[in-house]
Amino acid sequence: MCGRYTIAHNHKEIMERFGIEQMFLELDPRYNVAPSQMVPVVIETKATDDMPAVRVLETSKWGLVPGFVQDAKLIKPMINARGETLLEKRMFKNALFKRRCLIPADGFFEWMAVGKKRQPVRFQVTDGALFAMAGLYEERTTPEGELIERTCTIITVAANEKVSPVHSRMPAILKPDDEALWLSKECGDPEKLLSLLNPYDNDAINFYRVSATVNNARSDSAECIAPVDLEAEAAAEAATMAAFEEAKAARAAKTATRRAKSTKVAETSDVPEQAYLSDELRELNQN
DNA sequence: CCAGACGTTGTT
DNA sequence: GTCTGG
DNA sequence: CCAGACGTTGTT
DNA sequence: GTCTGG
Repeated sequence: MCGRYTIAHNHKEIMERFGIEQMFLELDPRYNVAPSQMVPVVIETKATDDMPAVRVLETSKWGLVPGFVQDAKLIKPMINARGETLLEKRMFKNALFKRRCLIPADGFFEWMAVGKKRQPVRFQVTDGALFAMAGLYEERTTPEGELIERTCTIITVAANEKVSPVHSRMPAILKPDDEALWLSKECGDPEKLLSLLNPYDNDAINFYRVSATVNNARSDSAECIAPVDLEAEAAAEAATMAAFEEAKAARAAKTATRRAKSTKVAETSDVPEQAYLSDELRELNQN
């Protein structure tokens, strides 16, 4: 699935990569985008007689809430939508035809089960390049038509061979050449659209372990994308083991001393020392 | 017809 | 255990 | 996705 | 709003 991602490239890079003419948003680098947060999405305007279709960058809350829902609190926002079943699901069917978007990213996180723990891993496409995740969006409006909130969801597909050892699903990353068709307001052929949603090319994906910093959705620093320092980790592990062995040896030494003492006591007394709870008991026993 | 859901992921 | 917030 | 809360009353 | 289940 896709439950966290990164979009740390700057304005200029994003605009150039996705062919955006004008942008009115302030974009700070994001190293840990979490559900419910505002994210940039690429939408294409509908062409009119006067104006050709243009791509615009808008903001959208991650977690799709259908247009028919009055109170967003009554429903669980959908952060993902299965690509395979978009046409069957009433929640997404309409959006598939009318409200497709690109969700720009430069990495996504998955958590790998390692024993009882879950280790975060960051995946990249072509060594950290910008890519587009296929998304759908909804716009809830007042009865007067005023926009209340725009929400979006990231489409998922089966994981490719690079991702599947970590997780069974991955975001639907569009081939750059397919982005235009996905955005097009003209294309209404569902088969054609669904055919664009595939596990990405294995060779283009690479990944590396990151620290647990990313676990907390409040973290949003470059530390979230820093590779785990394996040498430092090994050193820390070694230090821990050394301390453990040291403590173990110290404990063994103490136990040995104690044993020697109680052996001495046993030699000078018929009754084990442990049996006496108080001086009174000791006296009673002797009488 | 009306009522009630509308969804994904991971885990058991 | 399950829900909410980020 | 993970982390962290999970609640009420009355008072400030 | 629209579909599914009863």
